[in-house]
Amino acid sequence: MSQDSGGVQPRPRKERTENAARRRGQLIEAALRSIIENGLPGTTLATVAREAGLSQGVAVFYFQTKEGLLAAALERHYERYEENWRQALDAAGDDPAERLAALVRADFHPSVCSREAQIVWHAFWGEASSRPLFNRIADRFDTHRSDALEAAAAALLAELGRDTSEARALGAGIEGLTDGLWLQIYLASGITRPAEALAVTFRFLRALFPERPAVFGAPGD
Amino acid sequence: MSQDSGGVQPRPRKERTENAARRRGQLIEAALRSIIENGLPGTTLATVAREAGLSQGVAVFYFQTKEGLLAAALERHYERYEENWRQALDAAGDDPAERLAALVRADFHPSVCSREAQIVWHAFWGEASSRPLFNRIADRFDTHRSDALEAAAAALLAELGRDTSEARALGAGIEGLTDGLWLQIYLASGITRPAEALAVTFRFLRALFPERPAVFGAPGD
DNA sequence: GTCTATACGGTGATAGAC
DNA sequence: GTCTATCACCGTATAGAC
Repeated sequence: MSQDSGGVQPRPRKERTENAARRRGQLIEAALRSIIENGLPGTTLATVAREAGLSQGVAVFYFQTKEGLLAAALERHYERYEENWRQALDAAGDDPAERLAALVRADFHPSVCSREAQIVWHAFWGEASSRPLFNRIADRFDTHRSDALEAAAAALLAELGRDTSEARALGAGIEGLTDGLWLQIYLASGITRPAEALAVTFRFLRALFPERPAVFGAPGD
Repeated sequence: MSQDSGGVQPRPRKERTENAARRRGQLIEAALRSIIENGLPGTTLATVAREAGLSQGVAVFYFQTKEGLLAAALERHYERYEENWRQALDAAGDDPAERLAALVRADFHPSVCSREAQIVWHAFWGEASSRPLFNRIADRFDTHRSDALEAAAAALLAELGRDTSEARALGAGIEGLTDGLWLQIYLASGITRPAEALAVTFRFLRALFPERPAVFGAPGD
């Protein structure tokens, strides 16, 4: 109310921030593509700018440092991942076993499990030890997902009248299993197809929860 | 017989190659230490030379390229790993379940599972997609271990009178599980202690092989 | 064999025109 | 906001003395 004077501004604030968001997104996507093509150490401000069809200058204008740009790219990758499993969880209904199965199935969805996506995961993880910023980002998102997995496992154990104190260990194990199969897909050693990896994971889940074999039945048959 | 002329050479051939092997080893260890301290992209010929107490020139003299030196370091890391699980397998005797347990236990032995060792694993894996040489080395050694794991699983299944065609899937799953727990230890998210990771893995093995609960009993109790 | 000195290209980040 | 031009630095690999 105090600023109702003057006419329409030629460049309202909203439009500026929208442009900024657009450019940031453009650069982040370019960074992800560059990582897939050139690896993380092979990704430079030059490769990102070329991939984005922009100059090197705009990259530093919007992200100040290369590390900031890469961190934003990692966050974007994790956000996609999280959106994927959250949607799967929402669609799964209330049955704990179905929720657990949905979380596992989501991990082998092409959008997060493709070879391209795997390259990005492992590139960032590989540098996490020498770049604390990457490690913090990974840790934050990994916690969300671990909590969801543990909650689903705990609900299932409770439903079955079993010891719920096992939930954390089982959740960690299931997450380990899917991550390890991701590694095999990434390195193209052992299991190489997502569908096969999902079948193996379900085989383990049937052993862990023999009371509910149908929910973790062999998929795709 | 054609070269029996002349006296004793001041520098016999064997001594030269021994010196070469010594220097190579010295540089390889220095490279591994540098990777642990500075990460793989942060490892340069300068950091390796400093760590080895040698000049930068000798590194290229013995390995020609930086990539060659790093590849040798990766091979060394895998050789240690392989030696570790082969010894465990030899000591395990003939019982298939014991052999399987020994392979798993070996994976969480400090020498291959320490945080330092994990940094090396994930640093190389992270670059495997952009460096085919690294990928080939990893693939070669991973195959040895997969085969051993699958063989142990197959023997156990046969002993129990179960379907041996499952051996490959179970082997891949067990390997995935241990690798995924390695990742958690490395990222310090979820399971962080090797002993805990081993307990989780054994919990899964008890579910998969309920006929032999004692062999995969909770360790360290 | 081992060293120092150096060539040469590419890196992240800055400066300043438009 | 976006660009080009440029800086200072550091990377690998080579050359050549010892």
